[in-house]
Amino acid sequence: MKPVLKHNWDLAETEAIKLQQELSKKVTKEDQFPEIHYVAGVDVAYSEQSDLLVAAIVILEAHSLNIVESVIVEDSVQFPYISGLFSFRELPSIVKAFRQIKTFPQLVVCDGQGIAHPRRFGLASHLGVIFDIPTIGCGKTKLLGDFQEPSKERGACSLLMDREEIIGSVLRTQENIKPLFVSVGHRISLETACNWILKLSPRYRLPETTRQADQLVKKVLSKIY
DNA sequence: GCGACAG
DNA sequence: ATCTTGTCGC
Repeated sequence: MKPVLKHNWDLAETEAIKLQQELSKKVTKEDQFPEIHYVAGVDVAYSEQSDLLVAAIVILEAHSLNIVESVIVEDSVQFPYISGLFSFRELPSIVKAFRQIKTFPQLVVCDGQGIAHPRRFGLASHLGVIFDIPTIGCGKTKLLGDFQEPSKERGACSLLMDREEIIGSVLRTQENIKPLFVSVGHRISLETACNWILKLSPRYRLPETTRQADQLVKKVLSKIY
């Protein structure tokens, strides 16, 4: 699986911002996908010891949530962590990992925001646009916006607002646990995104897909480094 | 000036 | 990402 849209990753900060502004015009915020048979969860970890990024992708069969495929790749760091330019650091390693994937997912759940971003182009939207695939953005913490705390029961949610604009949802995936910041990545509506996250997170704080990827990354890091 | 700032 | 417990203050 490879990107349908390729661009230079070796950019200065101002160029990266300009590219985000251009590519954000391509983001679709409505449901636009075929029947979903497979869902991918992606996560990236950084190893200080080796100064490498480790990207993990887990493919789940959508109705059983069984893992059907997974892959881990290492990649060198090419871009610093800058708030708002997160995708320029992590996405190249994810693209590399997707080259190994044999099972085509119809939906990708990302550990990073979608349009809940200053230029409406977080990592999930960036991934969605360059692969032209539906994506959901998930954040453990907020990047941007105002919200009221959702009530404590699982499934409760409130809207994440930037001024008058709805940019995401603050979703309680488990009772008594901090809510998850869910936003549209690409080719999906906010409502559908939240429904998928609830379907994928019956037991975990994070979507099961990204949690699985997280565990894979940690397993590899503890064994190799 | 001060705080906030995905990982 | 990680550190990390209490009780201050527009």
